[in-house]
Amino acid sequence: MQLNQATDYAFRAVLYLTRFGSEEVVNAQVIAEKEEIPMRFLLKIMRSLIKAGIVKSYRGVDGGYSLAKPPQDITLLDVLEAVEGPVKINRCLIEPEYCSKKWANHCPIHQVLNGIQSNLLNDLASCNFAQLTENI
Amino acid sequence: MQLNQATDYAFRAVLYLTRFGSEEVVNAQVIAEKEEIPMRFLLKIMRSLIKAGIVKSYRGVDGGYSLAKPPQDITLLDVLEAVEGPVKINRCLIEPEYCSKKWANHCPIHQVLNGIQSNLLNDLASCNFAQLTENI
DNA sequence: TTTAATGTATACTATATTTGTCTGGTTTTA
DNA sequence: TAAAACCAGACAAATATAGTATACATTAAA
Repeated sequence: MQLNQATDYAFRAVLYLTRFGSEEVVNAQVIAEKEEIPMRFLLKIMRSLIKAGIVKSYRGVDGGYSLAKPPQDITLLDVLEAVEGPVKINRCLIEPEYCSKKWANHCPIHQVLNGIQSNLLNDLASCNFAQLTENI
Repeated sequence: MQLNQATDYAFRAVLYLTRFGSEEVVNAQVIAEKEEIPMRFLLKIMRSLIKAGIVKSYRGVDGGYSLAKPPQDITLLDVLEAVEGPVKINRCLIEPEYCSKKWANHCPIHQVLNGIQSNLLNDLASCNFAQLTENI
């Protein structure tokens, strides 16, 4: 029931990029040093964020990264799902075959967890990176 | 960001016991078969639930388990924490030294995650096993 | 009082996941 | 063309998960 380290790094990397304009490019080494993220691991994480359309990358000399859209359009949920894939606090919520009882939607636990997960997703989706930078 | 299998099994085991009176003892094999939980694994999980005061055990012939308190006093959170330990959606929320930036409470991400976690704990704590059995 | 049916305790193991690293590219600018 | 960046995928170590095994303790009933 825990976010993984990669997600935590991703939050910080995106938050860092938020400080710069969408046109300003920051290279991986700077992000890695400032946010204390292992460089190679950061590169890998960034690729997930690119695939999700959260950041853009620029290759070659003076290359680096910048946000692919305004920070108010990037939520914690966006970043989380980019790194970890879809949230499912219980496997059965997405893969009913994993409930060995095959109760699927009739299972009362399933139903409650479903509601709890909805709230969680809602909370994560209602926090964007423009808000986050307001009170740094 | 996922409950583990043991927790899922624990939910089902407690839900199963809820069907029986507090004085009625159900043995592990019955629970394991009915809820399709690997027997030995169930025994291990039950010990966590015992330590947390959620179930009682009876040894010897005709031994087994029963709830240690009324189902309305057992929440999803109780069971979850009995099995997995305290919830921390991000390590930094409990162990600040894990934030390599040492921002601790000044970190805006930390603050937001803290709020999200509070909501989650609240949701988990507001669902008890008496409610869960109402609509089986 | 012995025996069988239980749970207890702890160590062990296999697998999956996490958290990276490594090697060898490709792209871009000067 | 050379250097500075990122890309892609394989690899690897550490940790966590999901169970299993062995030996033991307790209890009820014959």
